[in-house]
Amino acid sequence: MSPVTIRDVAKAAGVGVGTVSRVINQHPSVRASTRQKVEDAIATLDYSPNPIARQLSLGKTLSIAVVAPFFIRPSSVERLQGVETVLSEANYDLVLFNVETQARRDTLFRILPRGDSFDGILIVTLSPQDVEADLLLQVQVPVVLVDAHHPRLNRVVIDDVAGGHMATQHLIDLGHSRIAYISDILESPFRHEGASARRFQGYRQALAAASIPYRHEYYRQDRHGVLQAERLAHQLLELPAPPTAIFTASDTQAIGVLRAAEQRGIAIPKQLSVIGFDDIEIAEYMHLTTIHQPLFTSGVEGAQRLLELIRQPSVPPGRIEEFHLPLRLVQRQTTAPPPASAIDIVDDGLDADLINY
Amino acid sequence: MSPVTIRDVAKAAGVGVGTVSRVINQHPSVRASTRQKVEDAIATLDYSPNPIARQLSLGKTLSIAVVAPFFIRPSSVERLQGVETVLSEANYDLVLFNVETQARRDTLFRILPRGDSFDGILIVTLSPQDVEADLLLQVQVPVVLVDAHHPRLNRVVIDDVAGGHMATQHLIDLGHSRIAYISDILESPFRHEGASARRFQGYRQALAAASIPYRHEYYRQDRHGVLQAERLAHQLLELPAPPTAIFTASDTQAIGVLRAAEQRGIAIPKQLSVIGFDDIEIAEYMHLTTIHQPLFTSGVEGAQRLLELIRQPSVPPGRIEEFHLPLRLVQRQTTAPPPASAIDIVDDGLDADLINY
DNA sequence: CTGTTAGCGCGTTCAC
DNA sequence: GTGAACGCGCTAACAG
Repeated sequence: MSPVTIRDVAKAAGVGVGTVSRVINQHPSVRASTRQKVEDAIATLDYSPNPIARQLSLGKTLSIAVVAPFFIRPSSVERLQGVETVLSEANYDLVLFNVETQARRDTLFRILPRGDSFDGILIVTLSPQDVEADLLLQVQVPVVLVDAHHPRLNRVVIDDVAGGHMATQHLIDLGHSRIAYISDILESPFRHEGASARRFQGYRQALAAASIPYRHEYYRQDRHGVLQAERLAHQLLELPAPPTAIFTASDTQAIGVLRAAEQRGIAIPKQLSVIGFDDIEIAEYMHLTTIHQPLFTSGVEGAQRLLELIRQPSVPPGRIEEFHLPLRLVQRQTTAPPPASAIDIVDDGLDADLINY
Repeated sequence: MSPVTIRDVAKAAGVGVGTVSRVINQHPSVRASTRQKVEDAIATLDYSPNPIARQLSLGKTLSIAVVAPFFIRPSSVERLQGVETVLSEANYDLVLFNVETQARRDTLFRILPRGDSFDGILIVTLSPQDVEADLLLQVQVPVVLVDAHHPRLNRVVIDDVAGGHMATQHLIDLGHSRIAYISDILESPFRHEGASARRFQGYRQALAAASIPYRHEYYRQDRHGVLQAERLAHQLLELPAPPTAIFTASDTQAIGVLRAAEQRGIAIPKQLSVIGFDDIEIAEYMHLTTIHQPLFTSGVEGAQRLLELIRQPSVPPGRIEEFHLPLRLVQRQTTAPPPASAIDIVDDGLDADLINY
């Protein structure tokens, strides 16, 4: 049993509750001798303050909500790790809110701003819509977006367009011209308003810059996941003029492509190059070439910014900041020059089904 | 701003706070007409109850703590997924406590039982010591262990001995006799008091049953992790009579072995068989043969049991339950019969450095 | 059925 | 320097 309250301690120490409170909160104005008495009482009674009551009184909760599609995006977990490091060190509780469906996403955006349950909210890989952002802004709760966007919310992001460009350029540099792109749904059922869409832009820009026409048939999308990407890869590989390289919007999807290739007996990277995005831990084990983004760091930065926001209650306008993280190509073993046999076919295939950028 | 309280609603609806509270909590005894008035007021004021205040009043927190070595054990994350599913559906907040060091582990076990911050605690892959269990029992907080043990605490577990036996037997059935075992430290710096140790037992039992002498040099341990296992594998592979098969206490460690083999140009499974344990998601992508345990399900079961415990305040003695989950071998592409060349060497190597079981 | 009041445990004025 | 009283927002028990 632990229903020993501050009052019990006060009684035991022969002082008032106010004094006990001061001792607990390191308040200077307490005589050393009485402080000692109180501390003794605390020790013998094995007292510890009730956090809930403290919260109610203080109006703070010392806990922050972290919202993300954790289990369908391995990258979220790596970001979470960064968040956890910062939060636990700052003695904040981390309350996890996982999102897997559209419904859940909407519910959370409606519920989270309510009540004063959290001192701050960290939203990962989920971009709020205007009305949702309004709600957040309205209740004045500190919010930071990680890998997500909204013009009126602070955020930690990367340059997705540049990333898409970088990946595609790598393939072009290797000699590829039949380059496909697989991504999750751009119209974003998750209203992510997508990183994938911006990477797609980078992809098209790189293609255009190299005078490689954009082929609509080389672009495929589906819900995010290994299996979905695997299916899309099969479609791509069955094309009359299949791509010699595939760029995917995430490493998870790249794994799907790798699986499809394996099932078809297509050698990687000899016959097909694959490049992913994110550089999640597993990418290394699978020797996947990919675009590295600082996942752990994004969590750290996001959490730190949130803590800053919480500590300095800036005036309502509060300057919105967009913090950019660097990207870099990590070349491993899934990309190589296209097979000689494929290069010949290039010109043939180009005429049909071709859309200029 | 959202400092609209229950009192504001009462005033606006022209009723007392008690009535508003009843409406909120679905209490039956409220006339439909007044209920309507209150609901209107709630809607126009956009009111929502302050959870903290509610908690203080109720003496409940509607949140449960989940403690685990999340980021060093991918299996924890998969278990977490099951936990999250149950908890979010039951409307409980999930507060995450990550453990990476011995110090953090000890702190958590000391802090967590304090205060009435959580309605329940779920401890994953971390076994409390007797004094720690005492504390937990003393404060009467509902606790469930998942993949962890303590005689006086409810738990969801697997039969690790059987699992170790199963893995080893598979190797024996394939014709191996030079079978090594890699695990994390059995004396457990994390005081896990080990699944790894029990799997080790199963390993030795299977060996003994097949009349294969136990060779101490074939057993290696180090902190849990890919890199550590990779180093251990190198040691094993440099032995005069290297093993033809390696059983690891976790898939994470198996990956380390795979990497070591790759670095040495050893073909898997032709020249070396590898079998892991857990069947984490990545195991499938890497074609790893392993012992499958229901990770997601363990989280679901653990969370459900915890919720039961919370709902039915059983008398202090409360029957302790141990819930067992099934195991099964998942054969993929990292195990095969030993190479013919190795079979000859077997008898030679056996004489030296040999310890009978 | 419904308004009123007494806590829940703690932080924080205020006077002393 | 320290004790007493009030308030945080809500629920529950008690009158009416």
